[in-house]
Amino acid sequence: MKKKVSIHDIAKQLNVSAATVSFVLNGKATEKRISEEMEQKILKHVKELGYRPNRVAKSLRTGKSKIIGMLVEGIADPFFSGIARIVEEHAYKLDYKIFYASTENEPKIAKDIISAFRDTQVDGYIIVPPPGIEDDIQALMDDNLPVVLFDRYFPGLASCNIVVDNFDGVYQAMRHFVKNEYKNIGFVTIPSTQTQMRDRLNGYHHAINENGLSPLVKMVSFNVKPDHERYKQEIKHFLEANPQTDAILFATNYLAISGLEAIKQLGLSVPDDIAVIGFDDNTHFSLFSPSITAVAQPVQEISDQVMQQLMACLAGNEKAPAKQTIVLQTKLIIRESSQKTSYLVR
Amino acid sequence: MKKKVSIHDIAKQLNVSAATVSFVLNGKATEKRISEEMEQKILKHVKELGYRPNRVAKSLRTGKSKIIGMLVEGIADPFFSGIARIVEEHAYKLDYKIFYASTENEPKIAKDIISAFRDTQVDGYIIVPPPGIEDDIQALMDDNLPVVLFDRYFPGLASCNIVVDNFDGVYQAMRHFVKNEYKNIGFVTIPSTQTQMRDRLNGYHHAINENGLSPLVKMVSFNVKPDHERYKQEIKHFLEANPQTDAILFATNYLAISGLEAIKQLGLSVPDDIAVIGFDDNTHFSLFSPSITAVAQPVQEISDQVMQQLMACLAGNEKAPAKQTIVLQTKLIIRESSQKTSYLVR
DNA sequence: TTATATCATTTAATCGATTAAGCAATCCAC
DNA sequence: GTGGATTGCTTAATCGATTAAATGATATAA
Repeated sequence: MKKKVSIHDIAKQLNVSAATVSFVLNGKATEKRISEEMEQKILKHVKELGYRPNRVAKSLRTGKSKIIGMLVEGIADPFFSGIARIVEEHAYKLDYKIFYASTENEPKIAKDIISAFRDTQVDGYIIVPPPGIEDDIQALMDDNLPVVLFDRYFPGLASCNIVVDNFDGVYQAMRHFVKNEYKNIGFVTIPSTQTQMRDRLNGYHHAINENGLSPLVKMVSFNVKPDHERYKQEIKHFLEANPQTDAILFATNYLAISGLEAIKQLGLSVPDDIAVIGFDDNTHFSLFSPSITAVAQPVQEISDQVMQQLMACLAGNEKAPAKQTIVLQTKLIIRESSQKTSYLVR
Repeated sequence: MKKKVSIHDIAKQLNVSAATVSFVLNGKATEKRISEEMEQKILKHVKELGYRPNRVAKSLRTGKSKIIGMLVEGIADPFFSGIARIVEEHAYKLDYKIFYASTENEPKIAKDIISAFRDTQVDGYIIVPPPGIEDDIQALMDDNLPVVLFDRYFPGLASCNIVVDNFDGVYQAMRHFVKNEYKNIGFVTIPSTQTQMRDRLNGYHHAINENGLSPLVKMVSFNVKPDHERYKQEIKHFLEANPQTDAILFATNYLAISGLEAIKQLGLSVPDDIAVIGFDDNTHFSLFSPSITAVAQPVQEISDQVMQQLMACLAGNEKAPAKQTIVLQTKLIIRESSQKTSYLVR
């Protein structure tokens, strides 16, 4: 049942050599001085047979696969899947395919997948790195493989990184709170030392100090898997223990969801009892009642840059292109959840 | 800089043949009667060198890749990305990798990607088919390649399909509306003749007829890309043109979002002015005010079945395993948006 | 006329594995 | 001690492409 037409079959049927067919198929007919007549004959026959070259064989020979491996923290996270979609679109236009996988921010999984990508000989890597895989990234770079990190990076590593100004994103959100006269502003985050979380926390502290406020930080406990129920409980306890809290900034989109649920269960009203801002915008946030203010990451721009930088690496493979960290700005989308009802124009 | 250790290098360094190394590495030492001593020597040396076999070469020879191609409508859709995540987890346990891609429900993109998957010699296919690719699916099956469709299927095709009972899902939602004494129940859907949408529409009509109600169907206009703004406008117009509508069922998760926004902009209150149920549950629905009732698809079960069936196909490759359509049940998650406020226990 | 270019295509090596078949050396039975 | 089995490994073909080098034919130049 399985039809396997190889380049040799084509060649045999036309009484030519496989090489000739290969040249024609790779658009090298002119360069290799294949006659117009021969070229047409081959092209026609190839089309008739519906022959498709075996890319595995091609890849074995050329070492190229026209595939880009993309490793994100979780494909189910709207932030990452949103970027994935745009990157995918870019890639197809450039005749590349994207293979995704999720790490769940686990070094072990990430290592395994990077290893699998290498085995598959992907041409480039787009990676949202979990902690502790510096060496693996470095190893890729040592072997001259194009790598672009995004969302976070390793300060010691001379990789190409696309990130947002997390510090400023949080800082702007805090300024907005302050401007609206909130005094006891909490910050809910996870106990991570990765750059993106570290910067967000620093942004918070900076704003707190600048305004002479006292910090109110809740780190949800570390767990292998983000545990929605657990986060909710912990945030509830935090709010009960700190009833003076009149505003709260969630450091990730899933924390915002857990937190909003906690707030709902406590019967607190947003924004009158407590104001809310989330890091990462979300299609749904405008629909909540009240709608949720958010620090929006420039998803389109991140995707564009990721692809652009990767393509640059792919092109100038030998002379290592000036690796750099590109920092994009976030945008505060002000909605109802962050300003006292009395201020709202109804 | 690039180190490329091949099986021949290993062999040469140990003064043995590549074949011997290959046998040992594939666990065929005993079968091929390689001495214990030799085996250990090879294993040790391989470990020391950190040699990793080239899977492209392996794949070329064996025709296997340990990769599964997964084609969904949109990786950014939480329904699909949720399933992707679970399937991925299963796959890793079985030493398979998943390559995702999105079709945007476009036949052309789907054909291209299926073609690319074939070129990559993936071992199996998990596909959410857009319309018009019956022939491509059939072609895969003709070549004895393991294929599992999910979410929707082609009635004429003897493929393995994992779907939910869309008819009953909608029907149960409608019964719930009726029980709560809603009389003018609208149904917002897309003009698709694919099985999943067809069955949902049929479920609606069945319930309408059974209860002697009059149908109120809005098909948003067809567009290449789901256009959130446009959907919203159309739903707004629909509601304005049919002010008697006291309940509405959205046939997809993104329609629900657009619809809820439309309702919000019209200043209607849910559920008192209009009750709402969405097809597909969502992490956020419990957080809306009011919370949104939804027809939840059994995401875990779908993922489990997809993987189980695919593995069955992969195993018993020659004797075509009894292809079948597996129908799973949905579950109505009743929340606030679908019952009049007066009924609620506060 | 001989040497040199140009043309159009083929030969054959190669990528890095797998695996059927082959071949010495040793062992065992009668 | 001769034939057959067993052991332990090697040879070489193969998967399906790419591509440098070779080839043979004709055309042009000196």
